[in-house]
Amino acid sequence: MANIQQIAKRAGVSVATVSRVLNKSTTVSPKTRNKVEVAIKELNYEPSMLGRNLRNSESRLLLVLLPNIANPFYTEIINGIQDTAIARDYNILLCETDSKPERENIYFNMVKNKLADGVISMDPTVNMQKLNELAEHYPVILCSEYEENGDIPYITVDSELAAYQAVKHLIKLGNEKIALITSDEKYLYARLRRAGYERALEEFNIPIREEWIYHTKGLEFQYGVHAMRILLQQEIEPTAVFAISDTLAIGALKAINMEARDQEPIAVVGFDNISFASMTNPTLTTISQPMYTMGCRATEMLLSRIKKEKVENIVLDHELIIRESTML
Amino acid sequence: MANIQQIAKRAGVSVATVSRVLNKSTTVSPKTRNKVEVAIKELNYEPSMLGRNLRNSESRLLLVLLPNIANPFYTEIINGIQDTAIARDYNILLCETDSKPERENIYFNMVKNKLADGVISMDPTVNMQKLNELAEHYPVILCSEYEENGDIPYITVDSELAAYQAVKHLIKLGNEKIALITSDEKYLYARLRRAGYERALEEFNIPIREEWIYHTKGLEFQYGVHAMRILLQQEIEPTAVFAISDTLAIGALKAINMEARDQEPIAVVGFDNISFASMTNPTLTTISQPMYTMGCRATEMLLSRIKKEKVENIVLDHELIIRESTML
DNA sequence: CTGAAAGCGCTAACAA
DNA sequence: TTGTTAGCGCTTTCAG
Repeated sequence: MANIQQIAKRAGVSVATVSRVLNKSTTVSPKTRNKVEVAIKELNYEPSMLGRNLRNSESRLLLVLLPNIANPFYTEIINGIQDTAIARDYNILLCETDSKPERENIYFNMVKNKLADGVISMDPTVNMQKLNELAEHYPVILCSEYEENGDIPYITVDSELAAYQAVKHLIKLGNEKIALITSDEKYLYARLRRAGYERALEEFNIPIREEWIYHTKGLEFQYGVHAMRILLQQEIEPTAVFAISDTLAIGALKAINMEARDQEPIAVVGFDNISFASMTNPTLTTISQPMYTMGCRATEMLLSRIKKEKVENIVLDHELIIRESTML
Repeated sequence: MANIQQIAKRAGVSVATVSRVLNKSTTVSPKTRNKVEVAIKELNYEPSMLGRNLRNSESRLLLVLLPNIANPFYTEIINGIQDTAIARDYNILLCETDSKPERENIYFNMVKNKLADGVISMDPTVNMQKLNELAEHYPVILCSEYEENGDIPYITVDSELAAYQAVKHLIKLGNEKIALITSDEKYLYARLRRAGYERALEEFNIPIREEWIYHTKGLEFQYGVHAMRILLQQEIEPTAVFAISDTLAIGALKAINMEARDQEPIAVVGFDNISFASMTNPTLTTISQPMYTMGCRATEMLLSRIKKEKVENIVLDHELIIRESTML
């Protein structure tokens, strides 16, 4: 493992010149450049990022915070982040918190310890107070989940509007008994989607019934199954369900299938348009978020922040994707 | 952003002593230690990993190579890797190649450039020649996909045996017309699973029919849908299908559902036991791999290699999970 | 266009 | 138990 000194020696130049060649500086004569390049080849030299990073006091690593990598919602966003980062010579450190505060501390320390140059948080369960403190000194962007009137720049979609449209779609189909499967309302996205649900019902003068609103403990499939089972046991059975995440909606679909009911089918709408959503039976009507784009833009925002530039919050467009689960 | 010098000055000690406190060396008197800790608190000091890493010539980052983060098969393995790495004060760099060789080069360079201390490759599409070259100088472990008689240590399951058992299960159920949905046979796992399929058929004197063996271009759902459509168009329709991945099997299930057939149901077996496999309709019979454990052990192997220790290859146990798709 | 030299922040060998 | 000091590998200023 050669270092820059050895290359300099071999090429008969100074380390400064080798560094200039490495960094594609134009102020090197072709002849010298060639000598250096030959030496690099001969010794199989690979410059150490460790030295470079220390010198430049940057790591060129971006920390991406998410609760759980298993939720397919995140995968497309991550693709966007990754592609954008790589194109700019950065790399990403994917950090799952599993909603555990200890984990969060480890990751925040990585930023403070200069192991990462900035953070994109997609974690609704993050401790916002700590994140705000971190954001006072280090570049931070919120992606998808954000804080209203907070100081951290964010990129998101209009959850309230999307939920409103989803529920309105169910109403237009003739449903009046519409249940909501949502998660803990300590999360902003859950509150907003519930608000959209309620706005649609109110607009059509449909009363809101608490027994049709179920709060899950998580977003995994099985919570959706459980929620739907409970809803199917209500005195008056809903004829349609809006779930605030595709994973929950798919679980609900499963629960409905398992009942082997001979009544009218129950219409289901999800949220996110994960890839499974077109593999279920019936296929799932859902809200599509531009996840890849969201990842790209979030990364651009973060890189701007790292360069101390100002950034504006972004609200991206969504779309209602109508499939079989509301067509039966 | 204070550095170690400033702490030393403030505490009235040398930088060496501060370093000793940071690294929990025992040879520091309680009184001195206290002075240092106070200074650290007062100045809000966070040690820089950049300096430490250069000095120790390590990055404490592990590179995890995979083709595509969207395949849920990888998520549990990644959880295992991540948990084990964090417990040992390492972190992981998740690298998606998207089966693009350029990407691969970028990632391999990260190792050569000391940005990562080692590699766990789960990427069947990786250029094995290049990976072998890398492994001559840097710690590398293969996880899941491996190379027979290669020099790189690996951890995997017995794909041939698992496939054999899966197909035998279909035969025992009375199926003789069993199709295979597999991927490109340039991948070892595909060749092994096909071998297991053929061994089971041969054992029961069932002829192997090439028209019932379909090779997909990828592992995404839609390839499974497409494959099954083709298989359903064969002159003689198979009564059962073994797919070498759950994602393909789920696609096959979808294609079968879409046909709205009134014939006998077609039995389906997948491979991996991804979480979605119990959400499909019918739920999917599949081979369960101990994915989390695989990730943990792979990481332990890699950390051993980084410490220049010898490691043994590992073959983990699998299990056939019987669900509705073979019970109808 | 090139070289000498300082220094990024840290650890560890050696000395006291 | 603590301090002095060299040096990890690189970039960049300044001088030539």
